[in-house]
Amino acid sequence: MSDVTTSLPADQERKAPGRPRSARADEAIIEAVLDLLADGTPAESLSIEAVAAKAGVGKATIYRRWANKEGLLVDAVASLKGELPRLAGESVRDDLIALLRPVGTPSHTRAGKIMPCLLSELHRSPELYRCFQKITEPRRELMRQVLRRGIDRGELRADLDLELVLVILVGPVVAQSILAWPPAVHQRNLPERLVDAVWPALAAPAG
Amino acid sequence: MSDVTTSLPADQERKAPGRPRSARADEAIIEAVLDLLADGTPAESLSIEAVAAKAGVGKATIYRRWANKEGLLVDAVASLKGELPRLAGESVRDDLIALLRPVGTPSHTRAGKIMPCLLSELHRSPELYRCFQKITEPRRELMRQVLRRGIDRGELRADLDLELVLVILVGPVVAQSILAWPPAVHQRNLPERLVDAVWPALAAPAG
Amino acid sequence: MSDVTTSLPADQERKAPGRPRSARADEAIIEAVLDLLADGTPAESLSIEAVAAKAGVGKATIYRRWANKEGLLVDAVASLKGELPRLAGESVRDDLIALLRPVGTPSHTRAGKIMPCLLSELHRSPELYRCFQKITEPRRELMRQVLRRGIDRGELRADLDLELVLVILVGPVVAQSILAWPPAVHQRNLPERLVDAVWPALAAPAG
Amino acid sequence: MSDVTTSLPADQERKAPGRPRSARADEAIIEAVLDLLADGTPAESLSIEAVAAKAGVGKATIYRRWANKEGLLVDAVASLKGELPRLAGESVRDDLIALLRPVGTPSHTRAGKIMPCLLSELHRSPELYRCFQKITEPRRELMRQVLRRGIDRGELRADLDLELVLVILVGPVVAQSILAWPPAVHQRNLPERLVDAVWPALAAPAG
DNA sequence: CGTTAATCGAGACGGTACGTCCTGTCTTCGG
DNA sequence: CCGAAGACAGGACGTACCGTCTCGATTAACG
Repeated sequence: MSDVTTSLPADQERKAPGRPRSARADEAIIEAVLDLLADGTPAESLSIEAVAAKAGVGKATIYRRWANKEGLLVDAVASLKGELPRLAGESVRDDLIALLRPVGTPSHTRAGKIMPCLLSELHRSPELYRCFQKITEPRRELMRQVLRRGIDRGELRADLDLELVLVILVGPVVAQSILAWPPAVHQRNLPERLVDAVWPALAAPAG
Repeated sequence: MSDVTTSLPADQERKAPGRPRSARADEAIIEAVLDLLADGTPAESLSIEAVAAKAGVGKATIYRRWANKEGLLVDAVASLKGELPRLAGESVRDDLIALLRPVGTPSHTRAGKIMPCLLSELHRSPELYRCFQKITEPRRELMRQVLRRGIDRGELRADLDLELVLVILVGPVVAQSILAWPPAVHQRNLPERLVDAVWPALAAPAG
Repeated sequence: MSDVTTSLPADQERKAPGRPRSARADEAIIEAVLDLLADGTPAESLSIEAVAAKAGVGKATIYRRWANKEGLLVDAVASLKGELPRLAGESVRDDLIALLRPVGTPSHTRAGKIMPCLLSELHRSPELYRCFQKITEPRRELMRQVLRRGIDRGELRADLDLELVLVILVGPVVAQSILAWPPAVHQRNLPERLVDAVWPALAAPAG
Repeated sequence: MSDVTTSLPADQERKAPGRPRSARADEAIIEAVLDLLADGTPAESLSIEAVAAKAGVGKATIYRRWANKEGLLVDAVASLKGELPRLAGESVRDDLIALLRPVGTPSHTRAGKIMPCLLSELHRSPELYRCFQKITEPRRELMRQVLRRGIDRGELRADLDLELVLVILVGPVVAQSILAWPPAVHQRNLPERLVDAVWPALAAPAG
């Protein structure tokens, strides 16, 4: 949470005096941010004034909740939930490819359009970075499980450094989505080719 | 070229009438941009007014040359020349590590400080992207040569897809510089660990 | 009023939503304009930026109230109140001279310094002209009263066209303040000589 | 003359070396100024750049001849010659009215359109003021001759202060052209009414 | 007859002010 | 006390002129 106002005390539900904050406003603001991002507004030039106008909300209502644009972005992004792909669970190779694919191929969902343009903002904001990590963690965890399963089955080397493998697999796909132009057009089948190419480094020695 | 005024016809050197544009101003502007970037100004919030002030130049002198901030950035970046590392040439492994290291560890040179914060802008601008590719091409070419040498010597597999290998090696390092926080602190020895980890996928089968 | 925003309906005092405009800002702006004018800034080259700086106000705060420099000038001038001279009331001739004198001899009051340099702007702006007329009307009205008193007493012709007489008396003094150089230096005693010279045209026939 | 370059030595006609200044440029510049003024450009906001463009001349060619806008205006105005009205010479009253009329009623000639809007600039510039006086002097002199003739014929008082009479007659007409809005619409027959009204102050005592 | 030197047009130069827009804060009202 | 509405001081935007300068090309008179 990057709310400006400190949270309520844990033990007792103290009711704040005066008019309670409108949940409708919260939603409307977050929705407005996501819509603007999805419409192509470059995250950095997202203007609070535009958000307020689109949400039908006063600017102060935004500043009362978030101290800066970063915080607003964080909470907006946090509300995105990327669904995880269903894994067949039969082949380690296929599961890895399935997990890598959506990272490299921007879907037509709103989340799919927003995430890539956030990559650019990560290095500016530890908050946003942590938030991004949190959102993508389930996908990474899933990948770890797939790898551990491969090790258990004897398909993969037992001495793999899982975190390093994640970097090796995810890194090229992420980098490609930044370094390629137009974004993510080259190498649509990159995940497949990537997994196959590094496979000898992952696979347990035959015999 | 991102000049506003269209170029001269190729066959004949027609001299434009009026006072020619000042080369000193060109330099001063580019230098000002680079200095501001190196001083930590986040590339997107680089203000033309600040550039003009730092360069000791009228705003119009900038707008006369570049139609927008992107063009100015492109030409500023284009003037950066990253020196290539000297390669020992003895070990393919060591050469690859040497080539990867400066990408991941921002040097104290101005170019070293500027390049990473440009990664964020690449996906917004095809021009800037092309410019970035052009600048980094020599380093990629060097890496290709190292790989080819390894193949010739029999150290590396003969059927390697060089471009794919570049993606596999460079991708994780670039991604790390974007996804890690604080930037490039984790994994200082990433290049070394990376090359060693994927080595089995590159090396020619023994015997 | 030369406000940009249209006025409220007459019958009902509808309160505008949002923060009301600051009266302090109004004052500060007007004061700044008058100070700058009195300091010798030639009314035409009065820069909004300078006004804003002197008033300690954002430029937008000025543009929110006035659409152009003319309107601002009008309202600034409108805030000037020229005090009327005390008339002895004994002699028509002396009273007329007293009323004409301050027009021709710029006093050291702020209003006295500002008014003459506005004459030049009048022919450009109907608004400013009307405003000027309104400010000077009390003095003209006083002059009419003096003339009527003279007629009633039998000192002046009964068939005088009062408005024409005003033009005859005020015109030369005003014209002199424009056409003479340095301004208003020639003919310091012009009002006296003027009244005496045209007196035969005003006075009732003897006997 | 308000030329920037100092004049030639008195005794000998030394010819300056180099290319002589183009008379065509002189004319074109003055013409451009007059055209712009006649087209309604408010004398103060007359931009040198516009003059240069309209005259088909480089800006430096203007600045080489005149140090400032005032000088340029002066020379432009100096090139205007107001033709004097033909006087019937029979009646002093009619001649005075004829001499006053064109001052108050802007003609459709270029000079007629330009002169009134210069009145506003006079108090800013001694040069321009002197130039204006010089141009209008012939008309004033003519008026003096008419008055002297009236005196000689016994129609007018012998003790008239001619200069004061000029002020009394011309002042109201000039003032009206500045203070009235729209300019010079009120009081089209002001000259006639004016002369008739002050006539008792001018006329020689009957008998 | 070629040199010399000030002119010409054009237009770039460092600046200043323009009028607009957005920022983050504040101040009013009605709910 | 929160809601919207919107004014506040500040500051960057991109444009238009300012008055100066620097080009290559003219255009005389001088040597």
